[in-house]
Amino acid sequence: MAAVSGARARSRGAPARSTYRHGDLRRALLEAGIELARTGGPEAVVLREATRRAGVVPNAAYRHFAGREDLLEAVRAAALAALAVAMEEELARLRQEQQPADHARASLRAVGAGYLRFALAETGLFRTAFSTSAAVDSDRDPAKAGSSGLNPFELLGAALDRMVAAGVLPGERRAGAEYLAWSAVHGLALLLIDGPLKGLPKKQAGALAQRLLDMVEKGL
Amino acid sequence: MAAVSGARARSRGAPARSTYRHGDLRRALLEAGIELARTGGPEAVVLREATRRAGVVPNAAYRHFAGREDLLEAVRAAALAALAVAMEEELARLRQEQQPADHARASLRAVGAGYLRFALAETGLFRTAFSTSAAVDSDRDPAKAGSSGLNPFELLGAALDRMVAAGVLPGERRAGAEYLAWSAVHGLALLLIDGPLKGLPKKQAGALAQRLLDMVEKGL
DNA sequence: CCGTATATGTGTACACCGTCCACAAATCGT
DNA sequence: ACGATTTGTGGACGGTGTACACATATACGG
Repeated sequence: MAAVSGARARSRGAPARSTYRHGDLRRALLEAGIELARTGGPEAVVLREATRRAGVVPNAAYRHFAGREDLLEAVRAAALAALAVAMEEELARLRQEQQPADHARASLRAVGAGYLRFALAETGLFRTAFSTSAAVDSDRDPAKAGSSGLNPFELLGAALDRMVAAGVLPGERRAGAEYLAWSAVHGLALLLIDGPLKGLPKKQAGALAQRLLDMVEKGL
Repeated sequence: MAAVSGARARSRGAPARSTYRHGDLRRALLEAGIELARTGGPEAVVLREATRRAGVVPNAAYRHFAGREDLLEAVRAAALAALAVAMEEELARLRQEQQPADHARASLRAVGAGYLRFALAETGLFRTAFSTSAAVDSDRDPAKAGSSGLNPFELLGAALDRMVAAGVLPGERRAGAEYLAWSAVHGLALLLIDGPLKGLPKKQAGALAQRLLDMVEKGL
């Protein structure tokens, strides 16, 4: 009999559940997974540890997720949503009073800046968001979206649309432009977080980011 | 006693070594690791499997590598070297007879094209090369270089130098330019191999790559 | 040429992981 | 009220990385 086990099996978290049922295990597992991803990236989200933190036996997870990969997929969606929120915050900071053309250009920069800020501030989640990835474009799952209902890819697309509308980007260059912009920003993010630019002082990283956004704006 | 075990323990490879000593175990493990990385990426290079393929007991690996991570690091170096070779091949294909300015621009495109070609053709090795990565720039380890003795980062730098010398790139924009170009190309590579652009037909991928290189050339 | 030091491979063992199966307990629907 | 269904438990299996003690082949000094 595991009479006392319920009181002992938890290293941390999970306030000594008294009921046999957990109540909201799926959410608890997901949140534990997010926390693991936040501090250790995708490889740190390990099923047994998540159940431990939820105060539950490993197999209980299988009632809510098909397996580790399925849990990780849910964590990925949450990470994507958090990224979208970071981008929205940057967009919200924009002043409205400027010319449409300037505003459109500023939107694109804000999207890129939010992306990079998130990558540097929440490295574990960022790496998780793109760890294997099913298609992020053409995926209308609201679990991957921010408060505007748009996922990161769609936020970028909207900024580019604004640039076309404002006449800053020729319409014939619009198609596929998100992939060019995304490539540049995503690549820089990776170089900064665990590539050769890892640990670059924040000031220099910011300057490099501005130059990169210049390049995108000019070269698009 | 494990008298017969030597004849049975191998699933494949390793031609039934008769000598107690292996002879060149370090190389055998490294090559097994490279093969694993080639077909399955970094997470597929598992120590026990490498020893199995070398026809040796798991612990034998510890005489040559500090542990799994150390083996993986060696595989990473080999992957980087293979990438450098792919870039060199693309450079060698360049015709010499053109104007210095055109040649310099073509060099940069060749470097980018080689990078992307390798990423698509040897996805597992490419992902391994950048799986965690110690600094690739300022790392003169010849194990990471191609036949010219330059590692991928240095090959890119050389192309940019040629552009400055040919007057195609203003000198004041030279500093840090490798990071901008690298970001764009690296980002596109990732989008193509396991991002939202995964499985894009080769023709379209090539077209997108050309547009990206245009952007870099124009925006640098 | 022999005997010992050193390098290299073996055996056994441990803790951890993901996952499968059978079972127990709580809740739900009728 | 009571059976069906959901949810959590217990125990097991095969896989992993790695530590420790041991065996064996080669290298080297006399």
